[in-house]
Amino acid sequence: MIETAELLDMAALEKAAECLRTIAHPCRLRIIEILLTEERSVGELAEACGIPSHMASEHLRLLKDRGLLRSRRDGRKIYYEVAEPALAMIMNCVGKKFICKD
Amino acid sequence: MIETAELLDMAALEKAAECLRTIAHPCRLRIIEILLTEERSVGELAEACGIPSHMASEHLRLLKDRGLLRSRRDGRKIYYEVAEPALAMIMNCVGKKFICKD
DNA sequence: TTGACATGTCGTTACATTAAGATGTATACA
DNA sequence: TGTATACATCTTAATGTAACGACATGTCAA
Repeated sequence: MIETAELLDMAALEKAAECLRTIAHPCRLRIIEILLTEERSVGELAEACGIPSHMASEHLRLLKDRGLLRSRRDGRKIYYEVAEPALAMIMNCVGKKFICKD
Repeated sequence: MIETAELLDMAALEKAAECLRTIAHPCRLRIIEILLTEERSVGELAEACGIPSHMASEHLRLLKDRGLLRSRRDGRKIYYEVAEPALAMIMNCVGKKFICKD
């Protein structure tokens, strides 16, 4: 018999799962990796991912909607940066191949 | 201009994204949380998640196929345990609400 | 104001994931 | 044997997600 009272409640796990799903895309991981260094415009991120900018825009919207990124406009360009420090920890796991070393 | 040579290559990000997607489900997160303490049978895990055992079996298969868990049979029961130590780091992020604090 | 540029949104299509019930397989024990 | 238990697999339907082209919005600069 497992004592579920001592575990994270399902509502919290639901939210965590949603965030993990949000970052679980190769382009979004690359975007996060880049933004952990410094802020970048949509066009720069799109080029680094090899995708059209309107698709980068879509990925950025998803990340921003979850509070993981924030943006600011400067003239015609919009710059995104990391809003959630925990992303550094996650990317640390990814980068060090702690997850899915082959 | 972003120097992509210094970034994780897209193939690695692809694999990382796949693993993150695999754990990004509330039931699977709970299963991992439990198994990080000690091995458990399918039935115990199903009950702790509040799902029928054939669904737990499916979640466990996904996690096992990615090398995140392994199993052993003991009589009629099959016990699962964590095979990927990095899961502890990920669950640490989740548990401390580093991700998705509300 | 007009045109070019940077980004965002919409609608469609294809594909993946999830849940659930039914059925199949392996083991223990009477 | 046969029956119950414990898991696993298959099928189907519902839902979610990704990629894409077309179009819309907002900004600058001539």
